[in-house]
Amino acid sequence: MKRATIKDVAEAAGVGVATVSRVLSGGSASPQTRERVLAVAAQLDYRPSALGRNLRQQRTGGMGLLLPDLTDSFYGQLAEGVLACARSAGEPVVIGSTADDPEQEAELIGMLLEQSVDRLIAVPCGDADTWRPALKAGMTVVFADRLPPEPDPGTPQPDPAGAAPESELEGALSGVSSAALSELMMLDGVGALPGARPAAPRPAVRPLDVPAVLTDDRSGIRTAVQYLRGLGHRRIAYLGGPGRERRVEAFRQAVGGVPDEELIVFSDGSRDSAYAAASGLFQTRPDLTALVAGGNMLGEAAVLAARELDLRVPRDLSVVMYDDVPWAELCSPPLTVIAQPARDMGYRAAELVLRAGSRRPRSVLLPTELVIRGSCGPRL
Amino acid sequence: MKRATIKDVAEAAGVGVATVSRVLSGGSASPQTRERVLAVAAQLDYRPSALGRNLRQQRTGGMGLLLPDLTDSFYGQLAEGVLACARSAGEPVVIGSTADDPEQEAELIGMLLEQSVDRLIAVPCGDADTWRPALKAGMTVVFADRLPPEPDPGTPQPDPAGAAPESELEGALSGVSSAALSELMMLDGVGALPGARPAAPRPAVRPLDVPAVLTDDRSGIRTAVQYLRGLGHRRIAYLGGPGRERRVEAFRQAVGGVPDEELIVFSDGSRDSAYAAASGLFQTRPDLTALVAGGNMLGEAAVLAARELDLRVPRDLSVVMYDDVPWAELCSPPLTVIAQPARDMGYRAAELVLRAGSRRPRSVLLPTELVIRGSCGPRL
DNA sequence: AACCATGATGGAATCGTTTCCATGAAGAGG
DNA sequence: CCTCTTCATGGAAACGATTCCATCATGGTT
Repeated sequence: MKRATIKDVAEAAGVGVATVSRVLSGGSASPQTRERVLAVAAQLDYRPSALGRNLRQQRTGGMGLLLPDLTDSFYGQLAEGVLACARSAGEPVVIGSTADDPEQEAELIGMLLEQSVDRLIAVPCGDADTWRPALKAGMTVVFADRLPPEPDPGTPQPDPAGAAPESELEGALSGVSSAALSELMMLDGVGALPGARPAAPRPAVRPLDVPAVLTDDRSGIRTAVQYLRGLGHRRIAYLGGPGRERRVEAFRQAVGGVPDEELIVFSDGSRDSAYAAASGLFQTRPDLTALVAGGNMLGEAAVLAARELDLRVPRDLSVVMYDDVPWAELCSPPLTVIAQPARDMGYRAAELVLRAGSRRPRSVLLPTELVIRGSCGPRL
Repeated sequence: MKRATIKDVAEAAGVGVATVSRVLSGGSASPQTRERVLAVAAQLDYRPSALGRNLRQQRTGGMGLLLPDLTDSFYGQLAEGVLACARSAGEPVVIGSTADDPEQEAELIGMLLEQSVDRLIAVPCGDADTWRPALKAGMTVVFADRLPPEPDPGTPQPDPAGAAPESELEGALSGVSSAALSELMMLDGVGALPGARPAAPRPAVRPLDVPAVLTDDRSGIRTAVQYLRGLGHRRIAYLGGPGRERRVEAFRQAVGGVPDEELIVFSDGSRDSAYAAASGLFQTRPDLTALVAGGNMLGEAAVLAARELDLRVPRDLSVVMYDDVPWAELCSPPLTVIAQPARDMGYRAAELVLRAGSRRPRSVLLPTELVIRGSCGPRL
C-alpha cells in the first residue's frame, strides 16, 4: 500500500501535475479546478512528500537543535520552547546532544549539513572554527544560552572598553518591558574597538556574526552577589561549568577589587567532576561563607558536597544557584536561585531562526530574576 | 559557494557518477579508481547529499522520537540514550514532544510520515487507532516505557489468564542477567487467549503488534509495596499519571484483596494537576501512612503537597517514588525510589528500531531496582 | 475584425543520488 | 584461437516534488 504521489492526484483529477502543485501551494487556479483537485487529494489521502520538495528546493525544512545535555532540565525546558515554536510552524526538529564536547558538536554539524538542514539553534561549545563551516555552507544559525568562546583575548581590556557598552545595555535593561528588550541588540564588550565611538549603532565586531538569545548574565550574577554581600558575606565562591566565561567574568566584576582566584573553581559538564570541584573547594577554603553555582548541575553538586561535609545550609554556607528547576523548591532548605526564562529562550530562538531570511535577525537579551527561597542567610 | 555534487566529483576524477557512487558506498571498483575517486572527493570536500539519497531510496534515514515531555528528567535520560545510539550509527533523530496529548501525537506522526521518517521510537499516549496509520504506512515503530492503552478490556480476566504468563516471566526475570533478559518476549496477560497453551512460543495477540522496551512495572511496584508492608504500612496510596495503567494494575494486585479505591488517585501530565491530586488525597484520607508515586513529577508534587500540609516524611508519611532522578538524593529526606534504567531503555529502543528489518525485533523487559534512601519509615 | 492582455494549464526540466543494465576488456579454460 | 566468465565501468532511468515556459482560450480594446 504505497502513498499516493502528486502524479496520482493529477491523473485522478484529470489535470497536470503542475496544476496540482499550484493548487496545493496556493498558486493560481480556477475555482472549479482547485475544488476538484482538493477533493481528489483528500479522497486519495494525498500528502506531499517532503523528500521531493526538499530535493527540488535544495533545502530541508525544519531546524536542527544542538544542546549539551538533555538530562539537564534547563536544557530540557529550552528544548521544549523550541519544540513548541516548531510545532506551531509545522516544522520538524532534528536534535543532537553534544555533551559539551566540541568534537561531537562538529560531527553533529556535519551530519546536519549532510541532511541539508539549513537552520540551526545551538548552545555552542566549540569555538569559532567549529562554527565557520556551518556558516560558510549558508546555514542560518542562532545561538542560545551562550556564545562560542572567544578565540583569542588579545589585549584583555580589563574594564573600560567593556564597561561602556555594558552599562549602556544595563541602563536600557532596567525598567524596560521584556518585549522591548527583545529588540535590543546584544553588545558584548569583549573585542570592541578601544577608540570606537561607544554609542555608535554598529555592533562590536565579533569573530562570528551570529544572532543569539541570551540571558543577562552580568546582571543576574551581580544581583546575586549584591544580595549575598548585603547579607554580610565577604568570601563568596563561584563554581563554574564549561562555556560559561561570561558568568565568571561577571562574577569577578561583581565582587570587585582583586578577586580571590582560589574561590573560583571549575568543572566540566559531568556530575562527578562538579561534585569533585565543589568538595575540593569546601575543603581547601573552609573560610568561605557563600557560594554561587553557575548552573543547576553545579548547584546540585554543591548541595550534595556540602551535606557530605556537614556544612549546613544556610547556617554554615549560603548558596545561590543559577537556573530555577522544579526541585529547587524541594530541596531543604529550598534553594535561592537565579531564574532564567529557559522555555522562552528556546521559543525565541526558534522564532529567530524561522524568521531569518525575511529580515536579518537581531540578538535577544532576556532578563533573569533572583528568586529568594531559603538557602541564603546572614553571615554569622 | 555551493556544495560539490557527485557529478563534480565524477568529472574531476574522470569517471562516471555510477562509479563514484559505488566507491563511496563500498561497491566494487578497481583499486586505482577507488583511490582516485576518494582523493578527488576529499579534495573537493564532497559529502553526499542526504536529499538525493533519500528521494531515491524512498526513505529518510534516521528515526523519530516522540516523548511526552522533555522537562521530565526521566524522558530526558531516555532521550539521551536514544541519541547516544543514533550518534554511534551516524543517524539523525527528529524529536517531538506530545505533552501526553493524543491529538498532538497524531499530528506529529503525520509530520514524520510526511518527512518519510520510517523508524520511530515513541512513548505513546494515543490508543491503537492513533498508531495504526503509522504502521500501515510501513513505519517501524518501537514503543518505550509504556504501551498504548487497551482499546477495550472486554472480559477483564481478573487474574488466572494473566497470572500464568506473568509468573513465567517473573521466573525468568529473577537471577537472570540483563543481557539474557533482553531476548525475552514480552507477554502481557491482557488479551491472552484463555485456553491457549500458556508455554507456547507464540506471543499473546495484542491489538498492536509493536515491539517495546519496558521496565518490569509489576515487579517494581510489588517490591515497593512489599517493602512498605514490611514497615508496617497498611493504608498505602497510589498517585498515578496518564498512560500508566500497568502500574496501577500492578499496584492493585500488589496490595491484594479488594483495594481501597479511594487511595488510588490520578492526575494528567501537568505539575499543577499532580499537586492538586496529591493535596486532595492527603486531605480526604489523613489516615493513609504511605504513598507510592507513579512517576517523578508525581513524587515531586507529593513531597510538595506533604510539606504544605505539614506532613513530615517519613514520620507521618512514607514515600516511594517511581524513577530515580538526580534530585531524589537532594531531597530531605532523600527519596526512596524505584529506579528504572532510563538511558538504557532509550539506547535499547534505538538499537531495536535500527536493527529492524534484518530480524524482527523482540520486545525487551528491563528490571527495576528499589533504591532505599530515607523517605520511608516504620508506621508509628 | 484584428490585436493584446490576462489567466489557466500542462509539458518538461530540474534537484542529487542510487541502481539497473549494457558494454567492453581481460583472463581462464577448452 | 575461440569462447565463456568475470569484472569494472558509464549511461540512463528512476524517485516526487517545484517551477519555468509555452500554449491556448477568453475577453476587452481599438
